[in-house]
Amino acid sequence: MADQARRRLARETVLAAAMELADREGLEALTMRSLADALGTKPMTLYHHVPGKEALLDGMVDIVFAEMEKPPVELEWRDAMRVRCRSAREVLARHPWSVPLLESRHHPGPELLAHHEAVLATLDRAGMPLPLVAHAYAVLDSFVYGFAMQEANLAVQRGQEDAELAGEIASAFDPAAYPMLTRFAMEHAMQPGFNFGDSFDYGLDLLLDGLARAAA
Amino acid sequence: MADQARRRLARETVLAAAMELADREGLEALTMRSLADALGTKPMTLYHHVPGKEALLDGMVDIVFAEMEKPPVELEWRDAMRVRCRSAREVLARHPWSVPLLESRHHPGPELLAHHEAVLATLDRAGMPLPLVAHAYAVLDSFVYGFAMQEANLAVQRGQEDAELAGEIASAFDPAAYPMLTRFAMEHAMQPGFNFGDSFDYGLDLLLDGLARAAA
DNA sequence: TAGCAAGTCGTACTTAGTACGAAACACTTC
DNA sequence: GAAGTGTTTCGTACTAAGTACGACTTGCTA
Repeated sequence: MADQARRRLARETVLAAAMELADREGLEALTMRSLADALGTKPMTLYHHVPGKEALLDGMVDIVFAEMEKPPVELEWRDAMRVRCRSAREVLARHPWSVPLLESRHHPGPELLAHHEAVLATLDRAGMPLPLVAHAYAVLDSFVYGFAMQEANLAVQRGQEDAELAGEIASAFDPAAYPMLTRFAMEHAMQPGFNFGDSFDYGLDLLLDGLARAAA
Repeated sequence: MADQARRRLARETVLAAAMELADREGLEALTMRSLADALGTKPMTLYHHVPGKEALLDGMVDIVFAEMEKPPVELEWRDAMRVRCRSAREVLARHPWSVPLLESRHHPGPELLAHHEAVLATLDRAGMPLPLVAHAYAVLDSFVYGFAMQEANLAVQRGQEDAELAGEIASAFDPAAYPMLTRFAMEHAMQPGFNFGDSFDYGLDLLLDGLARAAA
């Protein structure tokens, strides 16, 4: 019992350190050795708190789901879903490394299941028939995950040296060969006011509006 | 010149073999050694056709983009985008390993650029102002990528033994703790007619309809 | 036919995940 | 408190994978 609590705490310490490391230096910098270093211990010690690296990643993904706000029960379904989708996007942006992991983990953790449960319950409470619930869920999650994926990409880009980036793009990129791409970049994407993230709310409302119409 | 052509051919052989291997046995089974084996050669030989594993993956991703149908110029923009989005989804489903890679590659290849160029040109031809073009592109691609990501997940699941899967799910999954999830699975997702993929066209039309309204 | 460029590959180094087992430690039970 | 038992730590070492280095082979060109 006491050692249960101690072990749980240690496991959480390990997971927290792993997330911190991945946030700060990227997923490829997260190795059992670097994680041990970050915790001031040796690699093999970690294996007493986590069965292996795969389980470590599973645990990290479950924490990501835990950080996402569930749709608040007191709100009307559209507002509730807007809250949860925005929160999901924000969490995934905070942990960009997690986006590709969401796809490759085959061991759903309790937080992931609880999250799905809450979302399905919200759609059900809205009075949607099950087939529409399925569509709504698939469509909204696809959008959220896909958007997060693109944002994670941009985040990496922005992390590079600007000069390096410009050079790389210019070299890979013959303006004459890609006129529309060039025009789009020059006249819109590289203008001061542009923010890729603005498209999130736009798309989310598009989907919620469409679903609301279908639900009625 | 001749050797140029020969080298290009060899590079393409390597890439083709790599894609075949990844399709058949998954991305984690694709190592420089296994790829060399598949080609009947030795690991270090590959480095004369590809600068390294990163470049190999970059090349594979670019081939994935090459396989996607571009929006046909002769069609009205909605139909054109429907064709390209369906094709993209189909290609990504055929190469599930590529989905997480799309995010992590920072060296856009010519096929990727050409694809983006074609899509932007289609939206531009539809008369959309640039800000709407940006929204349309971001929103549609998020949906397509996110959907592909979820399908890739399902594909892996389906690859496992059914018994194993059922056992895993049942153990991770207390029906009483997740009533709505259980009901959803029993009454809908596990029914004979259910097909996750059906939500793709549903969501795609939702987005295209919304964008059409905005463009008018 | 001599010579050079292109391609092949044996060897070996590095980094990463992790099995094994001994030592250190903590906590119970007598 | 001493003995015993389970937990945690960690040194060592094995394996897999990416890849640098340099020798060898091959086939074309002058």
